[in-house]
Amino acid sequence: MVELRDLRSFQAVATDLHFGRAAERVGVSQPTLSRHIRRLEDELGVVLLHRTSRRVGLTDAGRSLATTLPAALRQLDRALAEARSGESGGWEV
Amino acid sequence: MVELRDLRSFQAVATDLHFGRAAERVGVSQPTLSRHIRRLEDELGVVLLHRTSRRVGLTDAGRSLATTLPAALRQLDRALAEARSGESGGWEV
DNA sequence: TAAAAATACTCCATAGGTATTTTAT
DNA sequence: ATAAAATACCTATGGAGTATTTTTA
Repeated sequence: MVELRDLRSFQAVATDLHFGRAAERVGVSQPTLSRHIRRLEDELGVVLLHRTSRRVGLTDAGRSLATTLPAALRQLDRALAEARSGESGGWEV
Repeated sequence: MVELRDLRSFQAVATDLHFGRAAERVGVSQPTLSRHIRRLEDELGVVLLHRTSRRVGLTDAGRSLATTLPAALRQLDRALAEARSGESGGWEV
């Protein structure tokens, strides 16, 4: 199952095009971030990033996701922020 | 950390207003779904659902999330679906 | 040869299930 | 009395880290 953790990691690498720096920014180790990406690719059934030891680049699928993901995550985060700041004692049926 | 699993479970309960049926629909046991909700509430720091053994109802925070979440998840799922169906061999730098 | 991603491995946290208890009508 | 959510408990999975290897420019 695709989880937010993996998507946020992908968004970081898609921006930095560098696993090490992305990992640091996300706050996990490089191998962990590597696994996030691998798992996401497995879940989606597509390769998102082309990587060698010298260059990281987005595939077409990766570029697609990198384009659409930020807005989706922002919308989600807005929804969560709203709920967080909402009242919680009401009795709506 | 808020994860999609918990959000999807919440969406189900917010619709059914019944933990057992929501659990079945999501494909987990009732206690597991119960924990999803509890964890989400802990993460957000608000109560989302008022429950007794006879009635489940949305709190204000819950109603807020139930209102905004579906569109956010749809947008996310669209992004994933697009990526899934995209080419994956390209060399976009 | 050096910088960077992948792999191997280990450990621990936790996700999930089953069985049971509690609760409110 | 009963339907339904919460709790207790246990197990196994897998998520994260460190250390190391592999790779390519």
